[in-house]
Amino acid sequence: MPADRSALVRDLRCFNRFYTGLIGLLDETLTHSGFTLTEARVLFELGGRTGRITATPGRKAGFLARAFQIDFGPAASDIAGELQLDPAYVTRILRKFSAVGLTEMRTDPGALRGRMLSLTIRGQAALAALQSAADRDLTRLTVDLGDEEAAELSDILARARHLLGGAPASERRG
Amino acid sequence: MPADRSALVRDLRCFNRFYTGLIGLLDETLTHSGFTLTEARVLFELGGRTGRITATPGRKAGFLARAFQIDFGPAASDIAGELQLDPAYVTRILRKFSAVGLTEMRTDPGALRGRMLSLTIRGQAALAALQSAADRDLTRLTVDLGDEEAAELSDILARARHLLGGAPASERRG
DNA sequence: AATAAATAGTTGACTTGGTCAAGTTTTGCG
DNA sequence: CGCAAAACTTGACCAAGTCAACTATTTATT
Repeated sequence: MPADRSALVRDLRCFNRFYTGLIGLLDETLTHSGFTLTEARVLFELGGRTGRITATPGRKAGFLARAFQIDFGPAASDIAGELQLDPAYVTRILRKFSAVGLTEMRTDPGALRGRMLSLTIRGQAALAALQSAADRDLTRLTVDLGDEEAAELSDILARARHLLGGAPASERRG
Repeated sequence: MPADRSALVRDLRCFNRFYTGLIGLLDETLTHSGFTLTEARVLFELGGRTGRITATPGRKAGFLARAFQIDFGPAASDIAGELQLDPAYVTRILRKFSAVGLTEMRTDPGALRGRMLSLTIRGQAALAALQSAADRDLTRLTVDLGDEEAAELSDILARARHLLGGAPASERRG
């Protein structure tokens, strides 16, 4: 018989309410950047993934990429999968990005198959701007904290994430 | 000169990503209830507020309510204000609720001015159902935790909320 | 009590983020 | 090659949310 978790549930719900509001606040600045929340997320994903060396087996990797275990940037489907988005929607977003010159597709026929996405310089700049805006918000949110409190908060968050099943204890933060 | 918070910001962002996903998961069940997220929130607000004795001065309280310091349930504008919603949208939601018999307006001319909202029995039932669904989710989320871990999580969350400026240290949890 | 000023509520028209279903293209492989 | 599967695209569509203009209700003023 499972233990009584009603107190925890209550606290969780309370935290939820609080954090939802917080996220809303944070998102606000993001939205003011001219990107949709989803677009922003796609941009992040695009940026965070370009040029990794972590080819995921089973995915749509060509012989070259597979042979060398290299990921030449995410395919649209990767993003859709990761972010739980409708492929159709992703297509449109990517199209929009491409239209304003934020992304480009590797179509070099000699080197690889097409369809791998990467940020252009402009795209990287946009991402950086977005990131720094987000950073500014988060910094302001925690500016009143002392060093110890800051450290405590970091620990707490990691711990909470872990307890909530978000990360196997060992996973790197970031 | 403010201390370097980059590590904290990174961790915060990481937690953010995680928790956004979590909320999304939780919201899912809520959405499957036939209510919009916003509708659900309105319902919660409606339920949490009915029959308080905390008339807010400056609000649209009639002479009776003001005289007796009684709040006969929120007005539409209260909800709109609290939840940061467009009045027009609130109107529609309330209308919908009213149409399916979840809410009623006190229009007893003898007793009070109209326009005060309250849940019908059915409304209360719907709210209860919603709440228990949410509870179930949260419970399942934490079912693997031992008693100590559960207690720890409660503490952690409260502490995090406090550190993030969510609650003046003394505020009770719940 | 009459009326002006303010606030609350309502309406319709509209925008837009996002979904669905039905194609078309690419890719992987025998 | 040629076929099956997966990825991508398209257009039609939907519903949540916004805007602006209007009506009704309350409160204040005299």
